[in-house]
Amino acid sequence: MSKGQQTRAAILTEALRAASVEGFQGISIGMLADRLKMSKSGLFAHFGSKEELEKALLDEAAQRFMETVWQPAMKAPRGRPRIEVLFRSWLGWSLNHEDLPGGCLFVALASEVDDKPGPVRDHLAELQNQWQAMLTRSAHIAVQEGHFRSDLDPRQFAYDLQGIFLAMNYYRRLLRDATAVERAEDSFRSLIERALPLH
Amino acid sequence: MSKGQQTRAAILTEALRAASVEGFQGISIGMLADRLKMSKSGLFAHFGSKEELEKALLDEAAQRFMETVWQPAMKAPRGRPRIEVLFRSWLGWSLNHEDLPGGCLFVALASEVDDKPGPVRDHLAELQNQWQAMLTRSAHIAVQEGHFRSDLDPRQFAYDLQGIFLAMNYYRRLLRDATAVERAEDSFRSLIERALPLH
DNA sequence: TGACTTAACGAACGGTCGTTCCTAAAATTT
DNA sequence: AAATTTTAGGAACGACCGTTCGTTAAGTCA
Repeated sequence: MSKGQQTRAAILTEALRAASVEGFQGISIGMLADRLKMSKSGLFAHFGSKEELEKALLDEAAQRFMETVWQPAMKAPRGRPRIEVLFRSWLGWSLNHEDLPGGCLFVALASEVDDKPGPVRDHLAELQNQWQAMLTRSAHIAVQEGHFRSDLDPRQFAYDLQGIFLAMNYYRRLLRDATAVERAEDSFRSLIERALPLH
Repeated sequence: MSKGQQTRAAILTEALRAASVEGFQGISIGMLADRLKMSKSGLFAHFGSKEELEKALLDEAAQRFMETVWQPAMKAPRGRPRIEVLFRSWLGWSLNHEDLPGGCLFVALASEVDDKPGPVRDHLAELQNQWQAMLTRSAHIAVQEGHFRSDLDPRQFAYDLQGIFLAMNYYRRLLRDATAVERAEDSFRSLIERALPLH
Protein backbone atom coordinates (compact mmCIF):
# COMPACT_ATOMS: atom_id res chain seq x y z
CA MET A 1 0.00 0.00 0.00
CA SER A 2 1.42 3.35 -1.10
CA LYS A 3 1.92 6.27 1.24
CA GLY A 4 -1.13 8.02 -0.16
CA GLN A 5 -3.39 5.04 0.34
CA GLN A 6 -2.13 4.67 3.89
CA THR A 7 -2.91 8.27 4.70
CA ARG A 8 -6.25 8.04 3.03
CA ALA A 9 -7.13 5.00 5.10
CA ALA A 10 -6.08 6.77 8.29
CA ILE A 11 -8.21 9.77 7.35
CA LEU A 12 -11.23 7.56 6.70
CA THR A 13 -10.85 5.74 9.99
CA GLU A 14 -10.61 8.95 11.96
CA ALA A 15 -13.36 10.64 9.98
CA LEU A 16 -15.62 7.63 10.51
CA ARG A 17 -15.15 7.92 14.25
CA ALA A 18 -15.81 11.64 14.18
CA ALA A 19 -18.84 11.35 11.90
CA SER A 20 -20.47 8.69 14.07
CA VAL A 21 -20.35 11.23 16.90
CA GLU A 22 -20.97 14.53 15.13
CA GLY A 23 -22.50 13.62 11.79
CA PHE A 24 -21.29 14.94 8.46
CA GLN A 25 -22.28 18.49 9.34
CA GLY A 26 -20.24 18.24 12.50
CA ILE A 27 -16.96 17.21 10.95
CA SER A 28 -14.74 19.69 9.16
CA ILE A 29 -11.58 19.38 7.12
CA GLY A 30 -9.70 21.53 9.62
CA MET A 31 -10.78 19.47 12.59
CA LEU A 32 -9.80 16.19 10.93
CA ALA A 33 -6.47 17.69 9.88
CA ASP A 34 -5.80 18.73 13.47
CA ARG A 35 -6.59 15.28 14.84
CA LEU A 36 -4.36 13.62 12.26
CA LYS A 37 -1.68 16.25 12.69
CA MET A 38 -1.61 17.21 9.06
CA SER A 39 -2.51 20.32 7.10
CA LYS A 40 -6.01 21.13 5.86
CA SER A 41 -4.82 21.31 2.28
CA GLY A 42 -2.92 18.05 2.55
CA LEU A 43 -5.95 16.23 3.81
CA PHE A 44 -8.24 17.99 1.39
CA ALA A 45 -6.15 16.88 -1.59
CA HIS A 46 -7.06 13.25 -0.96
CA PHE A 47 -10.69 13.85 -1.80
CA GLY A 48 -11.01 17.08 -3.76
CA SER A 49 -14.16 18.19 -1.99
CA LYS A 50 -15.96 17.59 1.25
CA GLU A 51 -18.78 15.87 -0.56
CA GLU A 52 -16.34 13.38 -2.07
CA LEU A 53 -15.02 12.72 1.42
CA GLU A 54 -18.56 12.04 2.60
CA LYS A 55 -19.18 9.62 -0.25
CA ALA A 56 -15.90 7.87 0.53
CA LEU A 57 -16.98 7.61 4.15
CA LEU A 58 -20.24 5.96 3.17
CA ASP A 59 -18.34 3.47 1.02
CA GLU A 60 -15.90 2.73 3.80
CA ALA A 61 -18.70 2.31 6.35
CA ALA A 62 -20.65 0.07 3.99
CA GLN A 63 -17.65 -2.15 3.42
CA ARG A 64 -16.99 -2.47 7.14
CA PHE A 65 -20.65 -3.14 7.76
CA MET A 66 -20.64 -5.99 5.29
CA GLU A 67 -17.54 -7.47 6.90
CA THR A 68 -18.81 -7.06 10.43
CA VAL A 69 -22.47 -7.89 10.06
CA TRP A 70 -23.26 -9.62 6.82
CA GLN A 71 -20.32 -11.92 6.24
CA PRO A 72 -20.54 -13.63 9.65
CA ALA A 73 -24.23 -14.19 9.03
CA MET A 74 -23.56 -15.75 5.63
CA LYS A 75 -21.32 -18.31 7.27
CA ALA A 76 -24.18 -19.43 9.48
CA PRO A 77 -26.69 -22.01 8.24
CA ARG A 78 -29.54 -20.64 6.14
CA GLY A 79 -32.78 -19.72 7.85
CA ARG A 80 -33.31 -18.97 11.49
CA PRO A 81 -29.68 -19.50 12.62
CA ARG A 82 -28.52 -16.98 10.06
CA ILE A 83 -31.03 -14.42 11.27
CA GLU A 84 -29.94 -14.95 14.86
CA VAL A 85 -26.34 -14.26 13.87
CA LEU A 86 -27.40 -11.35 11.72
CA PHE A 87 -29.16 -9.62 14.58
CA ARG A 88 -26.36 -10.19 17.07
CA SER A 89 -23.58 -9.00 14.77
CA TRP A 90 -25.77 -6.02 13.88
CA LEU A 91 -25.96 -5.12 17.55
CA GLY A 92 -22.20 -5.67 17.79
CA TRP A 93 -21.60 -3.27 14.93
CA SER A 94 -23.51 -0.54 16.69
CA LEU A 95 -21.82 -1.21 20.04
CA ASN A 96 -18.27 -1.13 18.68
CA HIS A 97 -17.07 1.87 20.60
CA GLU A 98 -13.57 1.73 19.13
CA ASP A 99 -14.53 2.30 15.50
CA LEU A 100 -17.86 4.07 16.01
CA PRO A 101 -17.87 5.89 19.34
CA GLY A 102 -21.10 7.63 18.34
CA GLY A 103 -22.92 4.40 17.47
CA CYS A 104 -24.13 3.21 14.08
CA LEU A 105 -23.09 5.73 11.46
CA PHE A 106 -26.09 5.08 9.25
CA VAL A 107 -28.53 5.89 12.03
CA ALA A 108 -26.55 9.01 12.90
CA LEU A 109 -26.72 10.18 9.30
CA ALA A 110 -30.28 9.18 8.46
CA SER A 111 -32.02 12.20 9.96
CA GLU A 112 -29.28 14.53 8.85
CA VAL A 113 -29.42 13.79 5.15
CA ASP A 114 -32.98 12.62 4.62
CA ASP A 115 -34.10 16.07 3.51
CA LYS A 116 -30.94 17.02 1.61
CA PRO A 117 -31.20 16.02 -2.02
CA GLY A 118 -27.90 15.06 -3.56
CA PRO A 119 -25.49 12.20 -4.11
CA VAL A 120 -24.83 11.68 -0.40
CA ARG A 121 -28.50 11.23 0.41
CA ASP A 122 -28.95 9.00 -2.64
CA HIS A 123 -25.99 6.87 -1.66
CA LEU A 124 -27.13 6.39 1.93
CA ALA A 125 -30.69 5.64 0.90
CA GLU A 126 -29.50 3.05 -1.58
CA LEU A 127 -27.32 1.36 1.03
CA GLN A 128 -30.18 1.23 3.48
CA ASN A 129 -32.60 -0.03 0.86
CA GLN A 130 -30.16 -2.81 0.14
CA TRP A 131 -29.96 -3.58 3.81
CA GLN A 132 -33.73 -3.86 4.09
CA ALA A 133 -33.63 -6.13 1.05
CA MET A 134 -31.02 -8.33 2.73
CA LEU A 135 -33.11 -8.59 5.88
CA THR A 136 -36.20 -9.35 3.81
CA ARG A 137 -34.41 -12.00 1.80
CA SER A 138 -33.03 -13.63 4.95
CA ALA A 139 -36.51 -13.85 6.40
CA HIS A 140 -37.79 -15.27 3.12
CA ILE A 141 -35.11 -17.95 3.21
CA ALA A 142 -36.13 -18.85 6.75
CA VAL A 143 -39.66 -19.37 5.45
CA GLN A 144 -38.38 -21.54 2.63
CA GLU A 145 -36.36 -23.60 5.08
CA GLY A 146 -39.49 -24.20 7.10
CA HIS A 147 -38.08 -22.35 10.08
CA PHE A 148 -40.63 -19.55 9.83
CA ARG A 149 -44.38 -19.58 9.17
CA SER A 150 -45.25 -19.82 5.51
CA ASP A 151 -47.63 -16.84 5.77
CA LEU A 152 -44.96 -14.58 7.27
CA ASP A 153 -44.47 -11.27 5.48
CA PRO A 154 -40.67 -11.01 5.14
CA ARG A 155 -40.84 -7.27 4.46
CA GLN A 156 -42.81 -6.65 7.62
CA PHE A 157 -40.29 -8.82 9.46
CA ALA A 158 -37.49 -6.57 8.19
CA TYR A 159 -39.46 -3.50 9.21
CA ASP A 160 -39.97 -4.78 12.73
CA LEU A 161 -36.31 -5.75 13.04
CA GLN A 162 -35.28 -2.28 11.95
CA GLY A 163 -37.61 -0.83 14.56
CA ILE A 164 -36.05 -2.93 17.31
CA PHE A 165 -32.60 -1.75 16.25
CA LEU A 166 -33.60 1.90 16.07
CA ALA A 167 -35.28 1.78 19.46
CA MET A 168 -32.15 0.21 20.93
CA ASN A 169 -30.07 3.01 19.49
CA TYR A 170 -32.49 5.60 20.79
CA TYR A 171 -32.66 4.20 24.30
CA ARG A 172 -28.94 3.67 24.54
CA ARG A 173 -27.61 6.85 22.98
CA LEU A 174 -30.16 9.52 23.84
CA LEU A 175 -31.80 8.17 26.99
CA ARG A 176 -28.59 6.50 28.19
CA ASP A 177 -30.70 3.55 29.25
CA ALA A 178 -28.49 0.66 30.33
CA THR A 179 -31.23 -1.87 29.58
CA ALA A 180 -31.45 -0.89 25.92
CA VAL A 181 -29.68 -3.96 24.56
CA GLU A 182 -31.57 -6.26 26.89
CA ARG A 183 -34.89 -4.83 25.71
CA ALA A 184 -33.80 -5.21 22.10
CA GLU A 185 -33.03 -8.87 22.75
CA ASP A 186 -36.41 -9.39 24.39
CA SER A 187 -38.18 -7.81 21.45
CA PHE A 188 -36.11 -9.89 19.05
CA ARG A 189 -37.02 -13.10 20.91
CA SER A 190 -40.67 -12.15 20.68
CA LEU A 191 -40.38 -11.35 16.98
CA ILE A 192 -38.78 -14.72 16.28
CA GLU A 193 -41.40 -16.53 18.32
CA ARG A 194 -44.19 -14.95 16.32
CA ALA A 195 -42.42 -15.92 13.11
CA LEU A 196 -42.21 -19.60 14.01
CA PRO A 197 -44.67 -22.07 12.51
CA LEU A 198 -47.54 -23.09 14.79
CA HIS A 199 -47.09 -26.50 16.34
CA MET B 1 -49.77 39.90 22.90
CA SER B 2 -47.04 42.54 22.59
CA LYS B 3 -45.13 43.10 19.40
CA GLY B 4 -42.08 41.34 20.80
CA GLN B 5 -44.03 38.23 21.75
CA GLN B 6 -45.61 38.15 18.31
CA THR B 7 -42.27 38.30 16.60
CA ARG B 8 -40.84 35.72 18.94
CA ALA B 9 -43.70 33.35 18.15
CA ALA B 10 -43.17 33.85 14.42
CA ILE B 11 -39.47 33.12 14.83
CA LEU B 12 -40.18 29.94 16.77
CA THR B 13 -42.67 28.70 14.19
CA GLU B 14 -40.30 29.29 11.33
CA ALA B 15 -37.30 27.92 13.23
CA LEU B 16 -39.28 24.82 14.16
CA ARG B 17 -39.99 24.15 10.51
CA ALA B 18 -36.38 24.72 9.57
CA ALA B 19 -35.02 22.61 12.42
CA SER B 20 -37.24 19.65 11.58
CA VAL B 21 -35.61 19.65 8.16
CA GLU B 22 -32.03 20.64 8.92
CA GLY B 23 -31.55 20.03 12.62
CA PHE B 24 -30.11 22.55 15.03
CA GLN B 25 -26.74 22.47 13.31
CA GLY B 26 -28.39 23.25 10.02
CA ILE B 27 -30.24 26.37 11.09
CA SER B 28 -28.46 29.68 11.51
CA ILE B 29 -29.47 33.08 12.79
CA GLY B 30 -28.77 34.62 9.40
CA MET B 31 -30.87 32.12 7.51
CA LEU B 32 -33.84 32.55 9.84
CA ALA B 33 -33.49 36.33 9.64
CA ASP B 34 -33.58 36.12 5.85
CA ARG B 35 -36.68 33.94 5.82
CA LEU B 36 -38.46 36.25 8.25
CA LYS B 37 -37.19 39.35 6.47
CA MET B 38 -35.56 40.82 9.50
CA SER B 39 -31.99 41.54 10.55
CA LYS B 40 -29.69 39.02 12.20
CA SER B 41 -29.21 41.23 15.22
CA GLY B 42 -32.90 41.94 15.56
CA LEU B 43 -33.73 38.25 15.60
CA PHE B 44 -30.77 37.45 17.80
CA ALA B 45 -31.90 39.94 20.44
CA HIS B 46 -34.98 37.82 21.16
CA PHE B 47 -32.89 34.98 22.55
CA GLY B 48 -29.44 36.29 23.43
CA SER B 49 -27.63 33.21 22.15
CA LYS B 50 -28.18 30.40 19.73
CA GLU B 51 -28.29 27.90 22.55
CA GLU B 52 -31.14 29.82 24.18
CA LEU B 53 -32.98 29.73 20.87
CA GLU B 54 -32.50 25.97 20.76
CA LYS B 55 -33.85 25.56 24.27
CA ALA B 56 -36.83 27.74 23.40
CA LEU B 57 -37.44 25.56 20.34
CA LEU B 58 -37.46 22.43 22.48
CA ASP B 59 -39.97 24.04 24.84
CA GLU B 60 -42.16 25.15 21.96
CA ALA B 61 -42.02 21.71 20.34
CA ALA B 62 -42.78 20.00 23.64
CA GLN B 63 -45.80 22.20 24.21
CA ARG B 64 -47.13 21.56 20.72
CA PHE B 65 -46.49 17.84 21.14
CA MET B 66 -48.54 17.74 24.32
CA GLU B 67 -51.38 19.59 22.62
CA THR B 68 -51.27 17.48 19.48
CA VAL B 69 -50.57 14.05 20.86
CA TRP B 70 -51.12 13.80 24.58
CA GLN B 71 -54.20 15.93 25.20
CA PRO B 72 -56.38 14.16 22.61
CA ALA B 73 -55.36 10.84 24.15
CA MET B 74 -56.28 12.01 27.64
CA LYS B 75 -59.77 12.75 26.44
CA ALA B 76 -60.17 9.14 25.34
CA PRO B 77 -61.27 6.47 27.83
CA ARG B 78 -58.50 4.96 29.95
CA GLY B 79 -56.82 1.79 28.78
CA ARG B 80 -56.73 0.44 25.28
CA PRO B 81 -58.83 3.20 23.62
CA ARG B 82 -56.46 5.79 24.97
CA ILE B 83 -53.47 3.94 23.60
CA GLU B 84 -55.10 3.66 20.20
CA VAL B 85 -55.65 7.41 20.13
CA LEU B 86 -52.16 8.02 21.45
CA PHE B 87 -50.55 6.09 18.64
CA ARG B 88 -52.64 7.67 15.93
CA SER B 89 -52.14 11.22 17.09
CA TRP B 90 -48.44 10.45 17.46
CA LEU B 91 -48.35 9.43 13.81
CA GLY B 92 -50.31 12.56 12.97
CA TRP B 93 -47.78 14.73 14.75
CA SER B 94 -44.98 13.30 12.67
CA LEU B 95 -46.93 13.57 9.42
CA ASN B 96 -47.91 17.23 9.89
CA HIS B 97 -46.08 18.64 6.92
CA GLU B 98 -47.21 22.18 7.58
CA ASP B 99 -45.56 22.62 10.97
CA LEU B 100 -42.81 20.01 10.66
CA PRO B 101 -41.87 19.51 7.02
CA GLY B 102 -38.88 17.45 8.11
CA GLY B 103 -40.90 15.09 10.30
CA CYS B 104 -40.80 14.69 14.06
CA LEU B 105 -38.36 17.22 15.49
CA PHE B 106 -37.34 15.00 18.38
CA VAL B 107 -36.28 12.20 16.07
CA ALA B 108 -34.40 14.65 13.87
CA LEU B 109 -32.52 15.97 16.89
CA ALA B 110 -31.87 12.73 18.74
CA SER B 111 -28.82 11.61 16.78
CA GLU B 112 -27.52 15.14 16.50
CA VAL B 113 -27.35 15.94 20.18
CA ASP B 114 -26.94 12.53 21.79
CA ASP B 115 -23.17 12.94 22.00
CA LYS B 116 -23.11 16.64 22.78
CA PRO B 117 -23.15 17.22 26.53
CA GLY B 118 -24.93 20.39 27.54
CA PRO B 119 -28.30 21.86 28.42
CA VAL B 120 -29.82 21.14 25.00
CA ARG B 121 -29.00 17.46 25.18
CA ASP B 122 -30.19 17.31 28.79
CA HIS B 123 -33.43 19.02 27.91
CA LEU B 124 -34.20 16.74 24.97
CA ALA B 125 -33.30 13.61 26.92
CA GLU B 126 -35.57 14.66 29.77
CA LEU B 127 -38.46 15.30 27.41
CA GLN B 128 -38.02 11.93 25.79
CA ASN B 129 -37.68 10.16 29.13
CA GLN B 130 -40.97 11.75 30.14
CA TRP B 131 -42.51 10.55 26.92
CA GLN B 132 -41.40 6.99 27.55
CA ALA B 133 -42.82 7.31 31.07
CA MET B 134 -46.15 8.47 29.63
CA LEU B 135 -46.26 5.54 27.23
CA THR B 136 -45.33 3.17 30.03
CA ARG B 137 -47.97 4.58 32.35
CA SER B 138 -50.61 4.37 29.63
CA ALA B 139 -49.81 0.69 29.10
CA HIS B 140 -49.91 0.12 32.86
CA ILE B 141 -53.36 1.68 33.04
CA ALA B 142 -54.53 -0.62 30.25
CA VAL B 143 -53.37 -3.54 32.37
CA GLN B 144 -55.24 -2.18 35.39
CA GLU B 145 -58.36 -1.76 33.32
CA GLY B 146 -58.13 -5.39 32.31
CA HIS B 147 -57.66 -4.48 28.66
CA PHE B 148 -54.11 -5.84 28.57
CA ARG B 149 -52.57 -9.02 30.00
CA SER B 150 -51.66 -8.74 33.64
CA ASP B 151 -48.16 -10.04 32.98
CA LEU B 152 -47.45 -7.41 30.32
CA ASP B 153 -44.27 -5.39 30.84
CA PRO B 154 -45.42 -1.79 30.28
CA ARG B 155 -41.83 -0.58 29.79
CA GLN B 156 -41.22 -3.15 27.09
CA PHE B 157 -44.51 -2.12 25.51
CA ALA B 158 -43.30 1.49 25.41
CA TYR B 159 -39.99 0.35 23.93
CA ASP B 160 -41.71 -1.60 21.17
CA LEU B 161 -44.03 1.28 20.40
CA GLN B 162 -41.06 3.64 20.13
CA GLY B 163 -39.42 1.17 17.75
CA ILE B 164 -42.48 1.08 15.52
CA PHE B 165 -42.52 4.86 15.39
CA LEU B 166 -38.81 5.16 14.65
CA ALA B 167 -39.00 2.55 11.91
CA MET B 168 -41.91 4.43 10.36
CA ASN B 169 -39.87 7.61 10.38
CA TYR B 170 -36.90 5.82 8.90
CA TYR B 171 -38.85 4.14 6.11
CA ARG B 172 -40.79 7.24 5.26
CA ARG B 173 -38.11 9.90 5.44
CA LEU B 174 -34.92 8.17 4.36
CA LEU B 175 -36.18 5.32 2.20
CA ARG B 176 -39.18 7.32 0.92
CA ASP B 177 -41.23 4.17 1.29
CA ALA B 178 -44.89 4.95 0.73
CA THR B 179 -45.97 1.95 2.79
CA ALA B 180 -44.23 3.19 5.93
CA VAL B 181 -47.37 4.27 7.77
CA GLU B 182 -49.21 1.15 6.71
CA ARG B 183 -46.42 -1.03 8.07
CA ALA B 184 -46.42 0.92 11.31
CA GLU B 185 -50.14 0.32 11.68
CA ASP B 186 -49.67 -3.40 11.02
CA SER B 187 -46.95 -3.60 13.64
CA PHE B 188 -49.10 -1.65 16.07
CA ARG B 189 -52.03 -4.02 15.55
CA SER B 190 -49.75 -6.96 16.22
CA LEU B 191 -48.35 -5.28 19.34
CA ILE B 192 -51.84 -4.69 20.71
CA GLU B 193 -52.91 -8.23 19.91
CA ARG B 194 -49.99 -9.62 21.89
CA ALA B 195 -50.85 -7.34 24.78
CA LEU B 196 -54.44 -8.56 25.04
CA PRO B 197 -55.39 -11.08 27.72
CA LEU B 198 -55.70 -14.69 26.55
CA HIS B 199 -59.26 -15.79 26.03
C1' DT C 1 21.85 7.73 -8.23
C1' DG C 2 18.84 10.47 -11.06
C1' DA C 3 14.26 11.38 -13.07
C1' DC C 4 9.81 11.61 -12.18
C1' DT C 5 5.54 11.33 -9.62
C1' DT C 6 2.97 11.67 -5.60
C1' DA C 7 1.95 13.69 -1.24
C1' DA C 8 1.90 17.37 1.96
C1' DC C 9 2.35 22.14 3.31
C1' DG C 10 1.51 27.26 4.04
C1' DA C 11 -0.76 31.18 2.86
C1' DA C 12 -4.56 33.25 1.29
C1' DC C 13 -9.51 33.69 -0.66
C1' DG C 14 -14.45 34.86 -0.20
C1' DG C 15 -18.15 33.49 2.78
C1' DT C 16 -20.80 32.51 6.77
C1' DC C 17 -20.98 31.72 11.58
C1' DG C 18 -22.49 33.58 16.40
C1' DT C 19 -22.00 37.64 18.77
C1' DT C 20 -21.35 42.69 20.27
C1' DC C 21 -22.36 47.52 20.39
C1' DC C 22 -24.51 51.58 19.27
C1' DT C 23 -28.29 53.97 17.10
C1' DA C 24 -33.01 54.72 15.30
C1' DA C 25 -37.71 53.64 15.10
C1' DA C 26 -41.77 51.87 16.99
C1' DA C 27 -44.73 50.47 20.61
C1' DT C 28 -46.38 51.23 25.09
C1' DT C 29 -47.33 53.79 29.21
C1' DT C 30 -47.95 58.08 31.65
C1' DA D 1 -48.83 64.54 23.48
C1' DA D 2 -44.72 63.50 26.09
C1' DA D 3 -41.82 60.26 28.31
C1' DT D 4 -40.08 55.88 28.48
C1' DT D 5 -39.41 51.28 27.30
C1' DT D 6 -39.28 47.84 23.87
C1' DT D 7 -38.00 46.23 19.45
C1' DA D 8 -35.34 46.23 15.31
C1' DG D 9 -31.47 47.56 12.32
C1' DG D 10 -26.50 48.41 10.67
C1' DA D 11 -21.86 47.72 10.90
C1' DA D 12 -18.29 45.33 12.48
C1' DC D 13 -15.70 41.54 15.26
C1' DG D 14 -12.82 37.26 15.35
C1' DA D 15 -13.27 32.50 14.22
C1' DC D 16 -13.85 28.97 11.21
C1' DC D 17 -15.66 27.11 6.83
C1' DG D 18 -14.45 24.75 2.13
C1' DT D 19 -11.43 25.65 -1.43
C1' DT D 20 -7.42 27.29 -4.50
C1' DC D 21 -2.69 27.83 -5.69
C1' DG D 22 2.16 27.58 -5.89
C1' DT D 23 5.97 25.37 -3.70
C1' DT D 24 8.58 22.00 -1.29
C1' DA D 25 9.44 17.45 0.50
C1' DA D 26 8.96 12.60 0.20
C1' DG D 27 8.19 8.50 -2.07
C1' DT D 28 8.67 5.49 -6.18
C1' DC D 29 10.90 3.50 -9.96
C1' DA D 30 14.36 3.20 -14.01
